[in-house]
Amino acid sequence: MAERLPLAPSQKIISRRKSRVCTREACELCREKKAKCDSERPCSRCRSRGEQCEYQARSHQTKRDLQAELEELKGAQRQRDAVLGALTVPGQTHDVLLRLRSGETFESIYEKLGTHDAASPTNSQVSDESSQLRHIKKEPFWTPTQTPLCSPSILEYSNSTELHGSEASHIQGAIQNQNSRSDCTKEEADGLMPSLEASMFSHMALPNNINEFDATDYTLPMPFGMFVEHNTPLDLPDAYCSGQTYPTDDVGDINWWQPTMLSSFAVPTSTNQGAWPYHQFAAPHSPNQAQASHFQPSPNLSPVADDSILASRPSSREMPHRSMGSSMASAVQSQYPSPPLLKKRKFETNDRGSSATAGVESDSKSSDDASTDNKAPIKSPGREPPSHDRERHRRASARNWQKQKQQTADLEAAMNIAEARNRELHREYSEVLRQVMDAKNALMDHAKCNHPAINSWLRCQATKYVLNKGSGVDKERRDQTTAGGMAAPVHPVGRQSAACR
DNA sequence: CAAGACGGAGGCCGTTCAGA
DNA sequence: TCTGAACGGCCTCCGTCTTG
Repeated sequence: MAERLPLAPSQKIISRRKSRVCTREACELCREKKAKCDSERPCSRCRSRGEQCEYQARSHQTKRDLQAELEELKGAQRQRDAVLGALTVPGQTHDVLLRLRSGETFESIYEKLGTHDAASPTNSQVSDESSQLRHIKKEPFWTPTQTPLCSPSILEYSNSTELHGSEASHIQGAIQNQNSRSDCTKEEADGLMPSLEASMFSHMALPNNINEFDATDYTLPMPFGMFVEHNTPLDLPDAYCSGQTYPTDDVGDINWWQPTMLSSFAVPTSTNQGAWPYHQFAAPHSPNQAQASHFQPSPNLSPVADDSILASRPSSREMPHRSMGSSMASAVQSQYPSPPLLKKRKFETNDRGSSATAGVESDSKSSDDASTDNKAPIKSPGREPPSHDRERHRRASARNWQKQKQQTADLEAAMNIAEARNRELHREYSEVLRQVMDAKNALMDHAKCNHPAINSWLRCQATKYVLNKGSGVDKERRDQTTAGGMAAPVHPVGRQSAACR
């Protein structure tokens, strides 16, 4: 390597470069002067100059060390950003300012901010304090909405619409009986409507975000099937029927008014979660206290599973890639550990690469090297014998193997956590659905009260039902065309919501 | 010309991957 | 679990340039 082709003048320099014998450690002065040091104490150079020869212990900074330091700095930066961000929050500005003026550290202020935020049920699940503010979602998981009653035009359409089939008999009868007699006063009905609207319609928006994963397309051919979201899959929850799945296309004489027959979703198993979006498991925000009390995930169901795992993991010195991934990826993405990126190995060799392997290959190449004058053995005096190299390499490989095992275990733990969270969400969904059914049933019971709001609602529901029936026919047609290679998705809910507004 | 400055070649070592 | 190979980062220090 020392002998090179004499090409350009600048390269002649390189051609005269002879191989050298590196010492294990150079003294501070030689290092500073980039001079050769014989590692003696004092070294020959310092001795000849009469200078103080000192050797300072080098803190060998490995990639891990640097990455850990980087993460530490990023964490500190996040804390500062969070504190500065709190200055814009009306309720916190004064407090944060006072703390800053009093000389309190950013870390201390950040911790207090985190404690304050942790009062909410969402944040209390965040185990890693350093990631708390990072994972807080400002938007609520869902917002209560109110479905307006039908417009007059729709009511007219509803009146002119003839309801067919046994499914419609009940609702049709309810509408026809509206004028027969009144079981309650208008005041009672007035008192009923707002509460019903609040309880039943406020939950209507929830299921749409949940039922995306399950391809099971069970419809609900119940007398009041129109009251349940179209294509709602039916799995009875554990709390009701031990998680058993009930097909809904053959319901027999099920009493649909029994709350025990309400629907839930199947929990995706580890084998069918191909499109299972981990990132959807963000910190849930309970819209009200009732829901917050209903949703009680176990402490280990942290929505920031990755961070909690990281917290229980060895330090970043042992797990450099995990720490890096958790912070460098986006906050959402990093909630669950991703598999380590596989580095594509380059097989083209270059000078740098071949020289880098010289240490490993020096044993076999030493004879060749020795055959040329200045290409003497490149071994430094401190070079360990090959057997020691093997031992060191064995240890490194064992560490690597342990790390891989740890990563596998972490992934499995994250999967378990996410699955448990999924079950919680579906239980919650079932409960919400049950409440909606109860509310609608209560409204139906007041069909005879002749209250204008209830009447409007009933007509609106009847219209929806007719449209759903039509969309059911559309679906059959769609299925047929899809089988023939055509796909024309038309969402029935979109139709009815556009019509009944 | 001696001494200092410093660019950059090359050695050393930990890490990672693939295969045994 | 071990071993060979590849790779990248840190370090040493050779050799040239600059300065006084």
